[in-house]
Amino acid sequence: MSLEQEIKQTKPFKSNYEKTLVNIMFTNNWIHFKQNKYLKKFDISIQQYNVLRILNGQKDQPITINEIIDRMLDKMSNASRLVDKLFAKGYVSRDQKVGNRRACDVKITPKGKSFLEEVTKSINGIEKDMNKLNDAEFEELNSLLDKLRN
Amino acid sequence: MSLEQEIKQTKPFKSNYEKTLVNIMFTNNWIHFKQNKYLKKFDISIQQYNVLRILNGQKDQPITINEIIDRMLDKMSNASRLVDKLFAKGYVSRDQKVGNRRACDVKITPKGKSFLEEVTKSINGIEKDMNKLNDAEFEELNSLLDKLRN
DNA sequence: GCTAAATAAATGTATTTACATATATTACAA
DNA sequence: TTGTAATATATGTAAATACATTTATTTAGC
Repeated sequence: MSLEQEIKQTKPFKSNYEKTLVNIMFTNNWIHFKQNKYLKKFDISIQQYNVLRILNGQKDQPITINEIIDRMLDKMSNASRLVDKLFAKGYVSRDQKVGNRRACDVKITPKGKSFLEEVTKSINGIEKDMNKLNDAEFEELNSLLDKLRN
Repeated sequence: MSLEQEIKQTKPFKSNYEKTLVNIMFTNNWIHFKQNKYLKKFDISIQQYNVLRILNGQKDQPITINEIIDRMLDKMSNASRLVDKLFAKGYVSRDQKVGNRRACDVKITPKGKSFLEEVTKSINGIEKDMNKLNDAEFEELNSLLDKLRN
């Protein structure tokens, strides 16, 4: 189904540029909705899941709150409180950084690691909803998005 | 700058598919941030702006709350309360629908129309941040996104 | 050393989101 | 008709978001 049909738009978009804006927002919501469906049963939000993935990507090296913000997709949300939530669940550790008492070292715990593995296994289910493009097309889509943002 | 650099990701993505997911979310946040910058000075949220655009697209035909939801990019948010906000600002009218007392007719007001014109004029400023693709590339991007969601 | 500026994180808060539930009205079936 | 289901919207709410502000610590200039 075309985007126009999907949002029941009667008149066509003024330009391909304008359609792209709406298309990206709509597709993002489409992904968000699907991801959320999988994450809900693990009682974790998408933001929390993403922070956990960032920490997991650091292997055994701790990173600070500011470094987490740098790596987050959505810079605006509150990394400090997201870490709080993950800490309360036992998925991350948080210690004062040696040499800089303002900063803190955040690290994924073994419990967090195995939790993340489980969640990731489940969330890969959306992959079957997204096998409509082949690898070359995914690559092309990526390079167009990269170019768009420059 | 590549997406990997942008989010300071050290290890490469496992697949182009996985990168696409992150890329769409990141690009959406990038757009959201830019739009928000323009909308803030008009004291209106992106969701409210989008509802106003939907109503404007209906010309002089009123539509119901459910029809607005159908046309919204983000189906989950509360159309009823968004209309409330716009009504309080005098940008829309809301009357009981004749023939169905459950439903209501929502329509953009002249005040809403001229407000929307002003906002749209301003928000088109982001276009200059997004002229990195030519028309054919926007079209290609659109068809890839459409195909992705199928 | 002392003070001002800069930095890192935490906290406050108004608004928005993501639902679940309630209320009102209409449609349908026995 | 008389209850039952369906529909349209409104309301309640816990949590998350989008900031602004505060606190604590470090750095730099004098």
